[in-house]
Amino acid sequence: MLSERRKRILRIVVDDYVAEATPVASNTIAYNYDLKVSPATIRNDMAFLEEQGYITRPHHSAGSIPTDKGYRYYVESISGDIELPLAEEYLVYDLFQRAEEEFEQWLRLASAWLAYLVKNMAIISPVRTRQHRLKHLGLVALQDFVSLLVLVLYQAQVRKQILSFDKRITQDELTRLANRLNAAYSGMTSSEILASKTKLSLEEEQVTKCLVDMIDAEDRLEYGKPYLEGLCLMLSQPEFSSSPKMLSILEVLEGGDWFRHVSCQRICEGETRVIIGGENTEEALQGLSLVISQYGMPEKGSGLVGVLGPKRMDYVRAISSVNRFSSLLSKSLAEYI
Amino acid sequence: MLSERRKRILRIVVDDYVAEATPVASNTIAYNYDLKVSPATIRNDMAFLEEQGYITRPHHSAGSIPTDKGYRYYVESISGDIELPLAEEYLVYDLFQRAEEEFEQWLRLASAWLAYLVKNMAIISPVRTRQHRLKHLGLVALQDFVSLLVLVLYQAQVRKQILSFDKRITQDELTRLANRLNAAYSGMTSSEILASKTKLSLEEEQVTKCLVDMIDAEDRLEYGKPYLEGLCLMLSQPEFSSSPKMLSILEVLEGGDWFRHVSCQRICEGETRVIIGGENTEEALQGLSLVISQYGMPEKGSGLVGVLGPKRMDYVRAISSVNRFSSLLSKSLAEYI
DNA sequence: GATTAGCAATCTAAGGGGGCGAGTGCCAGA
DNA sequence: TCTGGCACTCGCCCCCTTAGATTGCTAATC
Repeated sequence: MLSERRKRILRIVVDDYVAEATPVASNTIAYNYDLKVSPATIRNDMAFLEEQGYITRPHHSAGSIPTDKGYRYYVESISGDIELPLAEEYLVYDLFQRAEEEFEQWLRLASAWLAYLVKNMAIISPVRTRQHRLKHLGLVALQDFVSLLVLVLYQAQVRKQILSFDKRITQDELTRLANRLNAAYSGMTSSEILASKTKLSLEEEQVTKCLVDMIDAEDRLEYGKPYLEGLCLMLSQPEFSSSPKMLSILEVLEGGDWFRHVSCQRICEGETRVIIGGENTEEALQGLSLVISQYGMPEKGSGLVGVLGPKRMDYVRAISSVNRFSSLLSKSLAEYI
Repeated sequence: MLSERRKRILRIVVDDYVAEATPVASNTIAYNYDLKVSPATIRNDMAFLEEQGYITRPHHSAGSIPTDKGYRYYVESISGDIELPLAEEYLVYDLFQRAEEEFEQWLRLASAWLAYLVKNMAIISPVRTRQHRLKHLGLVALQDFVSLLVLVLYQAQVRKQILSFDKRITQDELTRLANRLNAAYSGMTSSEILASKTKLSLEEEQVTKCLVDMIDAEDRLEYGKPYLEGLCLMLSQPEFSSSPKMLSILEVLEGGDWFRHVSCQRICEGETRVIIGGENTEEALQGLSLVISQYGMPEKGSGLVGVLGPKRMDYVRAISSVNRFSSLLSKSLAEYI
């Protein structure tokens, strides 16, 4: 258990290091923050914090920087009083007043804003639904044997697939076929469609198989390719100032595997999780911190919203922004459809 | 007009610099290439080439590197004998044998391969059509007043739009409405739809307006967001080894404006254009070279395929790869639908 | 007139040494 | 328990030197 002063010093070290990106010296603390003790005392406390693993130093005669443990302690200790500054609260609120034609377009815009606010990379994944239901299907003749199957799912998601029949089918026949299947399947999940299967014609059979496969594929889908904005903002931070570091981050992000790892973290609704440095399961991200939250509702569909940046990140701002975006995204998702 | 030997030296300078990324010395040329003259003679020729602006030197006592003019001369001079190495020809051919469900997915794959082949960034834009024709439209009730309009255009492109009506409409009514409009508009361009307009009900009017707007928007669309692959491959090149350079390139690419400039270059079918350094209209790209070509056919739809990399790029390989991909993409586009 | 050999001149990159400043660790004293 | 003082450590910067690479020039040669 840390004494109050030591807690305060740890907090100052994190705050100062986040702001200045240079190791924090005992003198700096003594002169800039009103601790009412001399630098020597602060040095003693810092020696203790170092011994306990909360801070470390890049070399012998340098100031302190927080360790992962130090950041973790900091994040836990601030979790009470996290509020977005009022001015930014309005900015975000304004953004969410804008009507966009497509929810997807809207997520892109939101991610750009989030990135701008936190000066790091923003991640917003599109909405994923667990059990898709068929709203409507359409069949369009493309060529003699080839048709296009268009599915409309709940949440206004549209999917298409090309389909070849063994015989020539006219658009009229396709329309009748689609009408029959719509009447039979509308509102069903893929398993319900399978269960309801009665005697079907060869073509009905074929379309049904295809649409069940498509819905299944949607259900199985993990969170989709996320909107990433603010890559340059993040890479402008001094921690990436050497080009090999920059390149290694780019390689990770270009791959896309990292996001699968991130989305494996089961995050509950309403919770905003902070993953600091080495706490990342994905090795390549262990120099970075991630603030991530879920938006939406499990039944209707949900997505991830988060911020990725160096460990030296303004956690208060990041957490408050992610919180805000998460709750507003949930709200608009509910209103949207 | 350059003498044969000077041409040869210029070509050696380009080849060697492309391969080694270090300035080329007269000694290197004399010893590694069988020119049958002494380094001193080569020096004289190089002095001439420098005077004429084909090569330059980073500092007084350094070897030569090609200027934009030198690269340009080189590219013009090789344009006869550009062939993809046989082994890679097979690789590419194999790739194009793979059936993919969606043409878009397929373009992504192709761009990854192209990037891998040229060890630089590959750019492939989705197909753009000038005059879209309506194949089919569907209307799906989402809520009491809100419907989803789904358009299927020729080339199996699917677009959706949310639509609010002033009165409550059932799915049955929507289906009948869609059937009437399909009968009236199928196969038409937006202007033909506008011209054919007869007496319409309020709802028909509203849907027509919306779909004309959507088709118009498609027609007006420039080349869509391109598939970019191989960013890291490009940035691994020594020309981007300093992080500010890397960052400035990233900033350009993240913006997306650069591609609008690129696509303004009116590129004819069958032609592969090489844009070297300062020849780029977009200032931010003036350190880079672009090899770009059009695939598809103007009537049916076309897209761009290209390679972006440092000026010091293997132009033979880049041009031959882009050529190959362009013609194969054209072929598969024609077959696809 | 073209080519060559030789040599001085020029410039970069790398390595070493010294001084400076920042910051700590520790000790004795309050 | 805290503080002032002081020695010690270490990274950083600057300058100098040296080694190496490469050219430019000139005079000689083919």
